[in-house]
Amino acid sequence: MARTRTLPTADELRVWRDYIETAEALRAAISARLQSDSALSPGDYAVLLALSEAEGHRMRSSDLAARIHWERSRLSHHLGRMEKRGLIAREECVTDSRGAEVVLAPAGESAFHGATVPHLRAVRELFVDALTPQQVAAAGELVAALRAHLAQPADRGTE
Amino acid sequence: MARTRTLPTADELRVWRDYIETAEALRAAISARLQSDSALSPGDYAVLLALSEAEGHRMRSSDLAARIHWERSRLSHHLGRMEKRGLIAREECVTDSRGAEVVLAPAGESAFHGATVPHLRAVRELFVDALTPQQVAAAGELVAALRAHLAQPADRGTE
DNA sequence: CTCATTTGATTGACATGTCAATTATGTATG
DNA sequence: CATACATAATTGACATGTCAATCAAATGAG
Repeated sequence: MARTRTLPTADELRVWRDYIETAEALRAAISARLQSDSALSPGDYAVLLALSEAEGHRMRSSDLAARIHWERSRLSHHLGRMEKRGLIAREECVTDSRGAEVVLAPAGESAFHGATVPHLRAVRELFVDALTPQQVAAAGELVAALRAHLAQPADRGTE
Repeated sequence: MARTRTLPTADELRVWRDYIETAEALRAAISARLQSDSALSPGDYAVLLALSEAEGHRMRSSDLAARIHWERSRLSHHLGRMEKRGLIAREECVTDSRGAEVVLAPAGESAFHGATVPHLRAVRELFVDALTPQQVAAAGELVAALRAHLAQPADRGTE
């Protein structure tokens, strides 16, 4: 029953496009700042942040992937590039010979420390400063709603 | 003078990360639907949409790039791939021999027509349906504020 | 007209992301 | 133990994105 609901209105569609385009523009702007301030990509930063917060500055590859919401293959490729630059190192895992442990290398640690304050400043300037405190709170609720909806088993066809 | 303002609070930072991650997750979900429904990528869709709305289904390459907010080099590469698939064609420009005109090819038109309803449905299911009408309106204001702030000459250092 | 500069567009090199194998190891079951 | 299956991670092929040349045609100053 419940026939297919209507398609988005023109207004809804405009909000959707603005939403996606703005997020994309913000991502690009933050990424450019990070790059020029510290020669790190957003991906590098995410990996280094997770490792910095990890017990002993090391983490199982799969756990790291889950932590930053990446596919394992994507992480593998990225770690390969980061390893070549000396930012991280990979070690065999003692408890599971299939596994790998990713370890924060000294160069990675110092790059991350140099990047963090400029990065946080960029987030403040480009995101927080653009909004009133009420809007920041509203944004939090908004993304929570979107995320909750996304997490549901996408009901295609049987609604 | 106005000394450097404080860095984002933990709450603000969490909202920022959720915002970016959610936008990214949504983009991926919409992209997956588009791909499986129509074998078009979001990039393909953006190009085809712009051409469909254009006078005579054709557009100068630079105008197209501006319309969809892409760098020209990115567009060049993408058009090359789309041309190989027969979705668009490139013709020389009569008024400016340097220029190129991008033309919607029949295959591109039919692919676009097949994609648009499923795509709009996906936008409704994944975005609009997740929010109350009030939240959609709030989202519109939010991105407008972010966008307006982004458009300002990024005041680095001299604030 | 001529030469330097700007503009429209493409190209090549490379970073990043996705998907479908592949490899090797762990686990469970008869 | 032996076979089947699941799991951890990597790999290769390819699509996409960015950046810095490159190239040719238009423009503009002398």
